[in-house]
Amino acid sequence: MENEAASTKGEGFLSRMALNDNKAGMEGLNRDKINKIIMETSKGSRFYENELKREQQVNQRIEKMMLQKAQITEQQLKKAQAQVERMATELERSRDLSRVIVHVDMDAFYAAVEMRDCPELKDKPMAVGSMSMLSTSNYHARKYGVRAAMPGFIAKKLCPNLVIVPTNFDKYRAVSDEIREIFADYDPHFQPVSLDEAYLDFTDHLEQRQSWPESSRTHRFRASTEPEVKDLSPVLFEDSPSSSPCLLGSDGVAATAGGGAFEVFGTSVEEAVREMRFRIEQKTMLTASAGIAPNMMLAKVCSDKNKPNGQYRLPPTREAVMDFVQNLPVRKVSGIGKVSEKMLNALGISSCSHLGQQMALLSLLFSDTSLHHFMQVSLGLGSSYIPRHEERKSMSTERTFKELSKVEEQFSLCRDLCEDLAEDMKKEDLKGKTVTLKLKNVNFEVKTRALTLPHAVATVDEIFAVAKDLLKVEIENESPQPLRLRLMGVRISAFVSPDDKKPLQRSIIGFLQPGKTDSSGSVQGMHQKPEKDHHVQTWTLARPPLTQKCQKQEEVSWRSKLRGLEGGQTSEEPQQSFFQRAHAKRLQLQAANAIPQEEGHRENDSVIESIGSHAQNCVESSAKNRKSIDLLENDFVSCEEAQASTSGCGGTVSESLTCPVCFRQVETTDLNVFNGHIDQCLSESSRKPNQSTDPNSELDLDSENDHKECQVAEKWREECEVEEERVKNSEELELKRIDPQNQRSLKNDSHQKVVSINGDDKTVTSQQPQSCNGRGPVLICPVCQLTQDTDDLAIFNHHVDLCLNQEVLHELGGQTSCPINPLSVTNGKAIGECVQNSPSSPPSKRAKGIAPHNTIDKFFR
DNA sequence: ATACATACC
DNA sequence: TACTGGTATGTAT
Repeated sequence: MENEAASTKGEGFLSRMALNDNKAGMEGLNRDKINKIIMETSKGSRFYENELKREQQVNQRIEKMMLQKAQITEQQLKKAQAQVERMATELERSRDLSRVIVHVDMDAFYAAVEMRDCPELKDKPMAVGSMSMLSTSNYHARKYGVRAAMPGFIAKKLCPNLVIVPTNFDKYRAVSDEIREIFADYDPHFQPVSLDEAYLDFTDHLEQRQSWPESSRTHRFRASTEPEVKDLSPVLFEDSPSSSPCLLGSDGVAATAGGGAFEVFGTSVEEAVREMRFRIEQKTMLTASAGIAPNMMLAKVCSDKNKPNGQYRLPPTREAVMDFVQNLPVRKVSGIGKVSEKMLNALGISSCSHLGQQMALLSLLFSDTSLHHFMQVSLGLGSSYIPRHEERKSMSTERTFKELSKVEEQFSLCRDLCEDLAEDMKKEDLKGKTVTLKLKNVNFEVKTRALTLPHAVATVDEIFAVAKDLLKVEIENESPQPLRLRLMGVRISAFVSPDDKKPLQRSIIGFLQPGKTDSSGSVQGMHQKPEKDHHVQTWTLARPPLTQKCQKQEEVSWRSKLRGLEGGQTSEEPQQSFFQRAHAKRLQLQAANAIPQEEGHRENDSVIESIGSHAQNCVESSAKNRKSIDLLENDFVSCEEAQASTSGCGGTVSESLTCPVCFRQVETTDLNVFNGHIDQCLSESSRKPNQSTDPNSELDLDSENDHKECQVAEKWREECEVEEERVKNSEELELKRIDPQNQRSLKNDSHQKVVSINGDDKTVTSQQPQSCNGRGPVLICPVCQLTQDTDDLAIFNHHVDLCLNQEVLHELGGQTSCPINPLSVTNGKAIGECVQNSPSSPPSKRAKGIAPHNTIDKFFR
């Protein structure tokens, strides 16, 4: 549609500026009229000019894509079609309709809060924000085209009577806390998206709810105020239904008793969700909408469907899901925004059914990641398990202001930002290695400049030392012109965890006592039943480590393999684990002990490099931090594999494999067959995946989910790979995979890699990690590989920590323990130069913190 | 690793 | 007069 408009109105029309009527409450507006006003108000502004530029960039991207499309041959398309179909089949197998996922979203949240607290506003079009920017508008205002992310002054043009209320975040946060308390009753692990929005997994609640007495499902109407509050309640959506039970659900009952009205809610999903919304409304006088579906992606779309103050349930059947998805506009899907929509539109794709029909084409035009997403969407797939809240990856602060061109003021501002940032970081006890400066000039052109330090920083001075240099370079690059800034921001990322939180123990237990259930991300932990005699693990196929990274790697690799473009050698790093490499390195170093330092240093460098590259895949490399523990887990998996591959055969391939789920022997050496068996087992055992895990664990649900995804991706990739290579290599393939000598050939098969550490089978075999003698586990250090004469995990962990440091990091030479800090050198120099460049501010000899604000020398002490 | 773009609320 | 701020992630180099 927007394309249509673009072509009818010519160059001047910006699809990026036009009204986004995606939002609830904005159906059937007079878009043309609204867009005309928006354009008239915007035209000629710097903002507009910049949008024009960006739109042209997008258009170019589209042109490029169309060119690419034009060169696609029938052949290619056909082949792609086949591949895409196979992928779809595999994804289809991952479909999980067993969970009940709910997405809750408060209606016009900020606006609703303000209306609640100021009844005058109730019948007026209003929005929260400022003349510069609105956060939210009420439904009344939406009829005029006034919506979130619109500047207030434009909104005023659209609706001159619009009342704009400034934001009051503290208030919203308080309300948010209230609703989150309610969320927690239905899913203690709910995932907040923002102050007003969250995903909940209702599955467990519903199971319990079935046996709840009515009294537990009875909720009172707001006690205090008049009995009819429900009608006075907050948000005035003239024509919207009330959540209050005018129409009762099948098993809902309304009643009035002495103390006031109350309502009994039934045991169905819909009743449970209605109850939750009811409680929210009674508690906050604000309404919420909800979507109920078998996965997050669908739940999110569903919550929008009957907004405001409504809910929608998508039944958990494949048929219902597919029907639902067919007519779904792609833009409704979270993750497909303005630009993606436009690109898809250019290919004639506007609904998800088109998406499904055009997958072959898309597979030739988009990245693996996008493709995977599109494919999932078109099949109505998404996460059935709500991932645990991930650790923060960055923290930033930025500010917009009136043009700022004076150097001193720019530095001053930069320092202020650093102060704010450092303060925020302190609250969370964070330290990060990468500092990024963001600048936006008065023409709305954005620039970011980053520098990664060898060590993590946290204090104002440390951050500012970097930010100031980055800023200085930009100022110099522009000189003699000044930087004319309208925004500056500072971000810090690449966090290292402040040592010693020790999530170590559970992981170690999980791996050293494979007989015990563990809630860590390991497959063993996930799916093992607590039997006792399964420790003879002839399990050759390791399942993937259960992280999102895993999924990503899989996705990246599958297609290049499919296309056979790279002879099985992708650009990925070899999938040796940190431990494998560290261990190999250690042996090398031992062997080369006599070699003079130079050589040693070179070695060390390469270790650092490889650790670094591994960190890219596995997030962090610091031997002491939490992430390295994950590596450690992976490595234990590796060890077990190695053990499996060698113990059963002594050089020969075993004829059967032991299923890690049911622990039965599977009479095959065909990995596909074996995988098929495991999948079967998994799907049976995952009916109640959570049962055997630590209730406090954070590592369960999402792991399961990731695992599934990995599993699918792995199988898919593997299948194709096997298919393509089989022709050439026939039988050899399977043999290769479990032949330690050919470990290299497994480079990209991280999850099938048969690991013999450094080819030394004995080392590995000797590492029988469990002793099911009822006396607790024998603990073997994964680094030095020596049995530890203790069953105290704290002591053991301490030993491992020491080993890690000594054996791995220390061996790397001074580098890690005493890093050179190029920045401090640079700083010294930079300071001198800058002072020279600023004759107005002589070198300061003041002590830290005494320099007055707004003088440039303050920054160069 | 860096820069820039897209997306979400 | 006036077009945000915070975080994550994808894409390209």
